[in-house]
Amino acid sequence: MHNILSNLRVDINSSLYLKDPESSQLGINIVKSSIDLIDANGIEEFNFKKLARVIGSTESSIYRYFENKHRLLLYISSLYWGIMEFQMVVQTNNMSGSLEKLLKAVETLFSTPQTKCTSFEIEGQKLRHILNSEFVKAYHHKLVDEENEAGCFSIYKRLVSRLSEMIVEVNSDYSFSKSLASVIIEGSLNQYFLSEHFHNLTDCHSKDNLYLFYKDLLTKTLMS
Amino acid sequence: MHNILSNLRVDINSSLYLKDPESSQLGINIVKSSIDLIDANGIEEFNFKKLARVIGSTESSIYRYFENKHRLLLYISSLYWGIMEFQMVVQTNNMSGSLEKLLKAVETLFSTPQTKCTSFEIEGQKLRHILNSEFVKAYHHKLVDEENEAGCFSIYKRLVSRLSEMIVEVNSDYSFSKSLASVIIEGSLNQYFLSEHFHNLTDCHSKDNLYLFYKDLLTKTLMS
DNA sequence: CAAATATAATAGTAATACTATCATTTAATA
DNA sequence: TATTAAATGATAGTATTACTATTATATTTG
Repeated sequence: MHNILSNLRVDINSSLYLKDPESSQLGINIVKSSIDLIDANGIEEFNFKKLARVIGSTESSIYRYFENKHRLLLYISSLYWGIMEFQMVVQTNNMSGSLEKLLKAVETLFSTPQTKCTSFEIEGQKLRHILNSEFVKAYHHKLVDEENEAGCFSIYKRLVSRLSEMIVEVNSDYSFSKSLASVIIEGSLNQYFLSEHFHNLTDCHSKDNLYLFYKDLLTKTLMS
Repeated sequence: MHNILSNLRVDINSSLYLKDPESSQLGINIVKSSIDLIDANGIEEFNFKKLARVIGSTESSIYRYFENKHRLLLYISSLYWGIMEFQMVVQTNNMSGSLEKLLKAVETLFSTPQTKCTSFEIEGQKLRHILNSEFVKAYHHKLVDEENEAGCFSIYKRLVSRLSEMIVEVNSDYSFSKSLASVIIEGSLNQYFLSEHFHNLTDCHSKDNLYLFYKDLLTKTLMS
């Protein structure tokens, strides 16, 4: 794996866009305002017509950047996971104890994304909120296999792999490192969603509680 | 001879339909064929026009049973969770050891739903496949709060509560029984989905492996 | 300045997700 | 059996969505 510390730019797979939104002010406006709109009203209510109105542009111009709103959601998702991966690597870099390293990695998963390392001025809380509510729709999609093939999920998959490797470092005899990693990353979104909409289906109503839940789970599962 | 299972009526919240589909042959055809179609092509490709064509009826007739395809998906989901709840209760009934009981409950979560005990002739595998791919869309939805209020998720929530209670029975000091229960039930769908579409993000490619993963997780988390 | 490129303005299309109306068939009941 | 009510079918229509196409006008670059 290449060292992402050297370049602060989240490198997003070019299959996700038609024209790189970071290459122009219009592109930046598209991404920035789409995050505002999707955060506010969800992906179902969102469309390019509304977005065009907000940024003072037109549908046809937006379509030159993104094939459709689904691809734009995949782009936003990759941005999120890229930031989380970056934070995770920075935070755990040079840590010696494998368990401490894993727990620190998990802790960063529950923290707000630091969007300063992108070209966009985005509020991290909005980005997280979108992922909590909409990411499952990004991959529970009829084209998931061909999009996966095209690399649309590469950052996400790399993050799961990183976490899985950290689990192996803690306990090389453990047989389910990938499943455990995906459960945790999935939970880093879903438990927030449950807290918001199905309050009684989770005990974790804060970042801190979430961390305690998974810390307990990981420690017992891997160390006993 | 009548099996107790043949008397099962999954009691589905009436807010999910306009006219009870179990009350007529047309209603039964709607549910049965919608499961075939959604299983085959996913909820996005599915609509009432196509369904009407398949069952030899009309859009307007279908709209008399279900407000829209989203509500129909909620109905199908409730059917699934109702069957799973029933199986779980039957399988764990009269078991004495709390851990064994919990593990048996979890094992049934990964088994195929026994649909013979409903009014519909449904293939359980299709039902499971739909839930694996589409259930997240049923609750990551703009109307989730009002639908939740109306009782559209009551069976699902009751199932999570039951599992949570079994966890408490095993270890009353454990602080995260609800979160753990929701993680497991969520995983009972998502790990199957990962196996199908993101093969490398899970270690569990069979029912048996899935059970071993969660058995290990539960035993260590609650017993150490 | 000319040429290339990006964006805007406008129009149009096919499909979707419904709603409305009325005719007809089927079932319930008196 | 006749009458009525309920269920279903046939047909049409609407607003919205998710695009595509075309041409005009800026803006950038060589």
